[in-house]
Amino acid sequence: MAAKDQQRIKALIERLGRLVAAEEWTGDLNPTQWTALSYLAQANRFSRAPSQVADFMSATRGTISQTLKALARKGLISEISSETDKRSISYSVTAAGRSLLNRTSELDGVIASLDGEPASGLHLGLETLVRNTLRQRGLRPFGVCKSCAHFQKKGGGGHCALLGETLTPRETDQICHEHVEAA
Amino acid sequence: MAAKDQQRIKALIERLGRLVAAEEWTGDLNPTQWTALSYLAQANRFSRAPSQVADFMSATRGTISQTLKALARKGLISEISSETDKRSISYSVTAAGRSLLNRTSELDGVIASLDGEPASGLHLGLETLVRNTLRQRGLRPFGVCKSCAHFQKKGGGGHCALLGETLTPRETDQICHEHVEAA
DNA sequence: TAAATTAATAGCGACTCGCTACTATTAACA
DNA sequence: TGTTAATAGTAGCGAGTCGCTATTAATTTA
Repeated sequence: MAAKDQQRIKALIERLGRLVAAEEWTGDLNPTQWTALSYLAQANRFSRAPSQVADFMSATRGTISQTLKALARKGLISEISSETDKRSISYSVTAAGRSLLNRTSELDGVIASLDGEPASGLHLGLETLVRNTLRQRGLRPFGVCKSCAHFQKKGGGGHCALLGETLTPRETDQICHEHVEAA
Repeated sequence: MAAKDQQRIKALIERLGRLVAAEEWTGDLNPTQWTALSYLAQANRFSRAPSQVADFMSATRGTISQTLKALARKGLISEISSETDKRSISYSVTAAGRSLLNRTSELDGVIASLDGEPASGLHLGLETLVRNTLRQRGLRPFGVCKSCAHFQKKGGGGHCALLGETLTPRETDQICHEHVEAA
């Protein structure tokens, strides 16, 4: 690819990121809090601890610790401490949190208005870019159970061969921190 | 487009934004300072005032005021006050600032490794998304002189019909806050 | 000339970020 | 088994962003 196109793509990514962030600042939550809340709503029951949120967001444990406490203070998530490991805790999104996430943003409208070709090209390009960046940095992919190498289909739901747990149909579409891309 | 694809694209944009930000935090500058420095290096002499940086970045004047003072403190940009309007000032990137911008990032490598189709699709998709978002919010496009409705080619360089100024060849490729997309 | 507008900035409270330090708790191994 | 070592979560520091509300100074507009 031409060096000029590379720079242009990078500039567009930066610009779009800033437009998204600017939109996210207008409301009760800041961009970090939005991302954390949205992640928790999509993550499965094995992936909702502060460390896993931090991993997903490429943020530090310290920052996420504070972020989650702020969300809990606002009543959008609630804290549950683990039975098996007394060090670890897990969060789940409350009804108030879910209703906040249902609000559509301006960006949704703009994405929806993309027709066929720009949309599919964008999808493929972003997918590739994110996957390659994660690989290069040695970060976990955080994909959904359905597409994981440890996933075994079982009726409507499934079974995780790594954790030895049965998954409900809904859970097969949730994000897992242990995800390994199926071949 | 399917609602599911929309959500996926939005999630990818958020994720990529966070990966970029995480990379930008590792160094002497923070993400806001990087973007401001990079903008100043590309903007023409009519577009390097704090207000214009703030407009480009969808940030407030207050934040940008502090950001630019921080960059100046670090010796990466220098302040020049205007002759014509005593309220306004302009910044230009120093040699130290330029050399900092020449460093290639990890993201550059990943973008460069994209082959034909994902790259061109990504380019088109991002371009469309950014343009539509700017239009919807009523923000200025901040394009380069060359592609502006006020631009008149003149030898190697050009002339701006709006500001009545002659442009050197280099300047025709710089970003202008007055840019209006040519028909 | 008075009133509105614009450019830049200061300061407040909430917050993120990288960092180091610290407390529990759990795992590893010699 | 007992002593490291690793892990999970958190607190607190300093720098800085963000939205906000003034404030000052200069420039237009009526």
